[in-house]
Amino acid sequence: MSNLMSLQNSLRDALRPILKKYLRTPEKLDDYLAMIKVAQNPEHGDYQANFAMGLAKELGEKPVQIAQRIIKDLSNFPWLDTATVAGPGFINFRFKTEWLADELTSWNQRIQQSSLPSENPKTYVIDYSSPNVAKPLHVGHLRSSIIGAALVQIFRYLGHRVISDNHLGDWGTQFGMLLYGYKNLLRRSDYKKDPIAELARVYVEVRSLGDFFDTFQEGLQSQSDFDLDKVNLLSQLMNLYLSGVKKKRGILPVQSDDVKVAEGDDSQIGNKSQEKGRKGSDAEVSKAQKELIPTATGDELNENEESLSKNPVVAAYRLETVKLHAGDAENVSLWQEFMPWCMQEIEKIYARLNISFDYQHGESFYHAMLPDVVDDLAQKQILRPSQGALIYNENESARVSVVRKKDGAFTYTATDLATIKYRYDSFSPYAILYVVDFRQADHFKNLFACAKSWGYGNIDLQHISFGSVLDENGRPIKTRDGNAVQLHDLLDEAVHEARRLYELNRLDRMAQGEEIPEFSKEEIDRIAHVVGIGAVKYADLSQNRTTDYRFSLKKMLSMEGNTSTYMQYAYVRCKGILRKSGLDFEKFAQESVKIYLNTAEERRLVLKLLQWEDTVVATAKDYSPHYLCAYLWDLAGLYNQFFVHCPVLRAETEELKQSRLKLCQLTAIVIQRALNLLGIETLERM
RNA sequence: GCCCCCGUGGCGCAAUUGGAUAGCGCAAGGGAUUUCUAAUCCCUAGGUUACAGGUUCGAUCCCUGUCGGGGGUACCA
Repeated sequence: MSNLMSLQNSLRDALRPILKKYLRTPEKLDDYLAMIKVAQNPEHGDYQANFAMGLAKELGEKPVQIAQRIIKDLSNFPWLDTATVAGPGFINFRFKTEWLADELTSWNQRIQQSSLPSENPKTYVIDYSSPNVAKPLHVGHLRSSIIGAALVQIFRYLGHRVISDNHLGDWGTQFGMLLYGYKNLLRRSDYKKDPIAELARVYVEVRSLGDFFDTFQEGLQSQSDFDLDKVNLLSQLMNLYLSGVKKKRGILPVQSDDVKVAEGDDSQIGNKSQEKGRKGSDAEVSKAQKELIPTATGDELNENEESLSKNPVVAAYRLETVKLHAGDAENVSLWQEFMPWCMQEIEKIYARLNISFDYQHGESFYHAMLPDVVDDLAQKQILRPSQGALIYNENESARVSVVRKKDGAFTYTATDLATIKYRYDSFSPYAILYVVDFRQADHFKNLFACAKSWGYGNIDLQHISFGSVLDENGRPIKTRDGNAVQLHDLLDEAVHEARRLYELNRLDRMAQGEEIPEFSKEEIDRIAHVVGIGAVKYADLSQNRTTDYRFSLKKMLSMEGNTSTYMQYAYVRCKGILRKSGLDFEKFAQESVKIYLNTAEERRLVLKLLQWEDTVVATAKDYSPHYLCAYLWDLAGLYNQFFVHCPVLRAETEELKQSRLKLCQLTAIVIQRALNLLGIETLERM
């Protein structure tokens, strides 16, 4: 039973007692009631019920007969126009048009409330965005940020308490890489000028160096006649090559500040560069730097011969990470120096995307809690030792998650466990939603199972998984030189393109003798921003989040079809008419107006408007913002049809004009609300 | 090797989780404009839902197998 008033609930409430009467399995009642839904084909009716077939099996009768009996029981419902049986036993419902009109009148108040009444408010922690702060955000972070932010708004609108938390990757290996890079590869003058850019550059270089050795080693291992002679030969060749480079560049010693990257084309080592989102593997590789010989000179590197010979760079930055975690004074102070720079960069993007968080508790926040957490889990034998590490797996054959490494360092699984405990202690949430890339499915499966054994089985832990962001050819998005596309560049591009298209469109309309509103430069900037950013967000949200997503600026800004621009434009049209009517919007919003639904366009529009609450509920239930987008697309399309067929300001009578103005207003309110839930802004004119 | 996800008109995607004749947008072709903002609306064409079986009143959806694509697979996160 829901106290949320909606068309669907009206039907369900009406059918509940009737179904109960026939049902032999009362526990199935809700399943059957769930089979009442919006008609798939409007020609069949407004809503349909598909339960007669299932019921038939249960009762051993013919579905059509059962359906007819149910219809008979419904005959005294005044709001029902027709209920008919079709096909194998579908029941089609059609509401009385006058009743819909009256419903809309009372709905006028409800839709203007800032949130819906919730009969059962719950606490949700939503964990989203969660970038590595050691480097600039790029497209990979977009989906988590946008989907997460939308879910926050949607759950809040439904009356729930939502705690949004950005689980920053601010303590992991990325910082070890940054520290190593800072100590060995930094260009000091550049760092002085622009620390953010220089740290980003250094990060990419360290990554490349590490990958160089991986590739190098793979090459060695693939040689079947791998032997000492070959290694010696390679070493000689390398020295030869290096002395050439040095001569050419007039460099004698190869030292940190002078390390240069030779330009080269390579497509081999850059092929696993999709960011994993949450504290993701920065497997992003810049271009080939095979020519580069590292200057891994730290004495401390000798500690681990094995990993040194495998990959000295990786060994070196791991060591920096270990030192940071162990509280090494220099590294900690450098971490404190880097963090504000990193955060500043990230906050800039959030500001543009209009995304915010209640908390930004990164990995570092939980660091001190890890020993206790892991000890507790070990003591309860939820974790077990294996090969020097402390691991979790559900059973012998299940996948293993390392929680504490053999060198004593904690992994992100340990951090995530501590985070669950912390969130439980602080917020006692009903659910925690992790908006993270699908590739971490295994991790979360293990994490959730482990948390359950640990005693947190009462929290609804959900991995809100989403697919990769790909380019128009279905490949990971990269710049021409093989780097991941940075988010601010991409947003710039979107806004720039929005402006260009606006100008084009404006010239077009002027050529056709249309009257164009004169906008100031600031207003045009605003249009470009709202349209551009909206396009990026909507394109992402309108797609089923579980599938991969092809990022195409051209398509998302085409301004035709199912794009945010289409919705924003429909909104502008609503507002345009209302403005011309001379009515005071706020005052008119409080007025109850008699609604006339004489045309099919008006009726369809109203029916869609009244499905608003059901849509938001369904969206939240499946954590699927694209339901909301589909609704918006329908609504805006129906409004445009209404706009074409039903004159508002020139309606035949004053009453009809008022009625239609009210439809414009309610449509405007719903479009704006829906877009806002998705994190997309609207304009009054464009 | 093992595990997970995906395969739907030329392209990009839906199908509210087992419902009726599989929808929509681009792109293609045709039409509407002395406009309430045409960034719009209407019409046409385009499909054996990768393939082969199975389950049942009914399958894009569930099961088995095959092919193709992506991802994961213990000390990165």
